[in-house]
Amino acid sequence: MSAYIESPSPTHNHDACRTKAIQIADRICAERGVQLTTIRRQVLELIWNSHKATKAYDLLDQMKLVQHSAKPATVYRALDFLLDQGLIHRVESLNAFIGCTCSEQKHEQLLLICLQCHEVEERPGKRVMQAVSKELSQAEFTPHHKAIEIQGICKYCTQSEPNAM
Amino acid sequence: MSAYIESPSPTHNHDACRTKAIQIADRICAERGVQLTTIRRQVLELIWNSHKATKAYDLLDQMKLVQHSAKPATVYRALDFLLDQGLIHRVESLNAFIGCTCSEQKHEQLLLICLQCHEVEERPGKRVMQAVSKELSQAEFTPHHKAIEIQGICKYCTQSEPNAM
DNA sequence: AACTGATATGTTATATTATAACAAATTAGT
DNA sequence: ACTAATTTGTTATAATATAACATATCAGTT
Ligand SMILES: [Zn+2]
Ligand SMILES: [Zn+2]
Ligand SMILES: [Zn+2]
Ligand SMILES: [Zn+2]
Repeated sequence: MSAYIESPSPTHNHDACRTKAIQIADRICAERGVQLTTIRRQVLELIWNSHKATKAYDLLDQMKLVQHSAKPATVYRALDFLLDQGLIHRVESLNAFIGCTCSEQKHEQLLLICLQCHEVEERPGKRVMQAVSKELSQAEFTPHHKAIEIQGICKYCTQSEPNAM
Repeated sequence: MSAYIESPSPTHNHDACRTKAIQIADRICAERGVQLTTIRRQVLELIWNSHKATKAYDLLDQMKLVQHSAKPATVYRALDFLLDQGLIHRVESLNAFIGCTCSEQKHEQLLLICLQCHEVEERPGKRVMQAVSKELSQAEFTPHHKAIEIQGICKYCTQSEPNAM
């Protein structure tokens, strides 16, 4: 376990990554006495197919393949559940969703969104959050929810890009 | 001129506020040799009717009152122009738009969005931005665009709320 | 096992947000 | 006046999201 979360490298073992995420979700839901139903689980698995943010209607298209009756509400209700349980995050600037690895505790995060490979890295960004808290108390503002999203080019794309284009 | 931007108080002279914003926009566009056409100006004025974030289709409804031919594209094109010129900001978490007072220079900002009165305060948040920059260089991430949006309760609503609800 | 209330899903319809594509009009510079 | 570039008009449609109500399933109790 490193000091801070690594961005998912292009060569990491993502099968293990996804499997672990689902296992954690199973455990969390059991502990909380909430139901990770088949539909909710399927949506979570689809989201975890990559570290790219997934759009609701892309999820719907994929759901339809295994669940002919799937409708927008099917997906959006599953997403609401997963959001409530902190198992996924909504990427506001993309209208899309990513899986969360640190669902155990309530937390805040920075999202680094790569414009090249479209992967999204979630980072706790403790220092940033401290600075935000300071700013908010100066402003006498009581926070309920924070969305901190940075779009740009990730380290792997920076390394491999010079020749591209 | 205070050290940091004041959140727009419920009692501030907003007519002056809006007038000044439009004047600045006029000047900026003139300097840059871009056209603040009637439509674009109208959209900007409508956005500046308050410090609440305004939705594109609310703008459209209002535009239709004075410009019968207004269509979605009418509004979205004006919004694109105003965004390009930095005269407005998009609030990602609301799919809505607010006027910007510091359009002269390219800048980054925190948006404090009040869930009670729906006003949006823009703050430079220098310390926050410094912390973000540090975090990004740690992550070896090259930023192109930053969206930092905090939803919560503003100071005026905190003061007046205790009796409400 | 049947009953019951709560939770989850099915289904239809519609609301909201945003863009594409092409034609016509206007503007700025010559 | 001519021309190229920019802006606007117009139609159509794509993409994102929610409302409302019926039905089904689940968990706990009798
Ligand atoms: Zn992975
Ligand atoms: Zn997370
Ligand atoms: Zn004002
Ligand atoms: Zn601004």
